[in-house]
Amino acid sequence: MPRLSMLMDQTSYELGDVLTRGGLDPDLSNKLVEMPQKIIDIDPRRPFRDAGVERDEVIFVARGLLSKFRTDASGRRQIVALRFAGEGILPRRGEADYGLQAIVPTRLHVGKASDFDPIVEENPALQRYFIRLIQRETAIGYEWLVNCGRRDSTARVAHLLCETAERMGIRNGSGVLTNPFTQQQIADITGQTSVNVNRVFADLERQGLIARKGREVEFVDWEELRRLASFQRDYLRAG
Amino acid sequence: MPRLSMLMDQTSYELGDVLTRGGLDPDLSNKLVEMPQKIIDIDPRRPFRDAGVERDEVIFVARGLLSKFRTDASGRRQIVALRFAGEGILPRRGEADYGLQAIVPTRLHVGKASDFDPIVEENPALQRYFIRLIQRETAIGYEWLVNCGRRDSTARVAHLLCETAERMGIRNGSGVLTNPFTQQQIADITGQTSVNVNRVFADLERQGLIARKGREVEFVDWEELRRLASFQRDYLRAG
DNA sequence: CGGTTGTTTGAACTGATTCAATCTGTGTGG
DNA sequence: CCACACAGATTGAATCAGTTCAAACAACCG
Repeated sequence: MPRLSMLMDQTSYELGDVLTRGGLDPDLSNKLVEMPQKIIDIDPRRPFRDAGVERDEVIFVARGLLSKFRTDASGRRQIVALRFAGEGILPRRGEADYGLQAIVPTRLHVGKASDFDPIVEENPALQRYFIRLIQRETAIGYEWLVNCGRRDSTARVAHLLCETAERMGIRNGSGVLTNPFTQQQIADITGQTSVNVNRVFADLERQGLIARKGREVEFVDWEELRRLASFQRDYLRAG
Repeated sequence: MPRLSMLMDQTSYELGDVLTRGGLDPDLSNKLVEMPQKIIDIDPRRPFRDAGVERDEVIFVARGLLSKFRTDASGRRQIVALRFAGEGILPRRGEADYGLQAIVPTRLHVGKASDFDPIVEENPALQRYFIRLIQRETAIGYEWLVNCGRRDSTARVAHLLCETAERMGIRNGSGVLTNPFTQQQIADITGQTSVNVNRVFADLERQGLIARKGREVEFVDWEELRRLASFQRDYLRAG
């Protein structure tokens, strides 16, 4: 067996694995993994797709973390959504109004809409799966809106920490979160400046809610952090 | 013909009409209108559906304006989405995390998911229609996130005015917008206080961008208002 | 080692909130 | 037709959360 093919098998296995762990039936996950697709590794901070371009492709995140972002007229950036491993971006007719950029080194599987659409059309179970995913993403979007619109800067950062921990598989704040974000990126998600994010972090640590070692965040008082952020994990369940 | 039935025909026609005007094929629109459904008139400001309740129903707005809102732990309210006439809310498996409330007197058509789902399943064209609608709603959500996260209070209010005008069928600011919102509701959408919304309105008027007579808003300088809000109408196109 | 990226801190500033009072328009009952 | 109630709009003054600007510091990497 040639090496490249072996590599393909391994990497396909990786995506199939995160998809099933995300609750997708292994048979259905296989259908997606067997679809023709390019495997692309991208670096953080380097634009991967720009806004204003047709996006007739499916993207799955096999590992790493991908962000959707918009840039305002005045150049200020807002991250509007995140895709963790196992999550993806569905094809879109017409220009997308957001760009894509990795937060950490990320591996993507990129397939054509023309290959993807028929597979979904043939499998009602897949349809239901994606509908539930979309509803989950919508719920997360609403949560972010509440975050930016109605919570103070401390709660916003705390909420993002809770959500990130949860989405990265840390249950009830047990263990240590390897925070994938720079403070600038947290600012771009929570609608603040990096300077203030820094102060909030220092505050949270001073209050004994978290402890930091470099990028590692330990949840010293998860319950209190949750309360402060008014974080209810329910919205992260799919459908 | 008994009167009630005549009334039903008229009101059904009303929904069919707004759906086709929204770009849905008349045949498909008929399929939706013929589905068993209750017609409900609701008053503004009175809660219609609460958060945390299963929502296995389709809702279409025949006339008026409906809002999805969330209430934070501290009691502050954030409106996370709007549904104008012709728009709707798809059934959702599991509890919804938002409540529903009308902004103005509103007529809804409420159908059961068990009636709705098969109709959509049988009609791929309807499926595509709803997918495009969902993508549009997502794009609007992203825009609101940029609004709350990255624009100053003036731009936020100006942007909402532009979007509302556009969604209510006022092209390029020609004519007069009967602003459906109270200043408190605008605050709940844009993440501010009603006091500040009031000041922003006064500012916009003083700058000669709008003129007000009660709830009526006239766009005196649409182009400048658009620029100030960095409003690009593209995101409102469906798919 | 120098270059780059990210974090931390301080001081001055400002946009928006908060609290409170007043004003305006509309609908209701006498 | 007036008196009254009520919701919403408007205004002022004090306060504060978060920004801005600027500089220093730390970590990483080829």
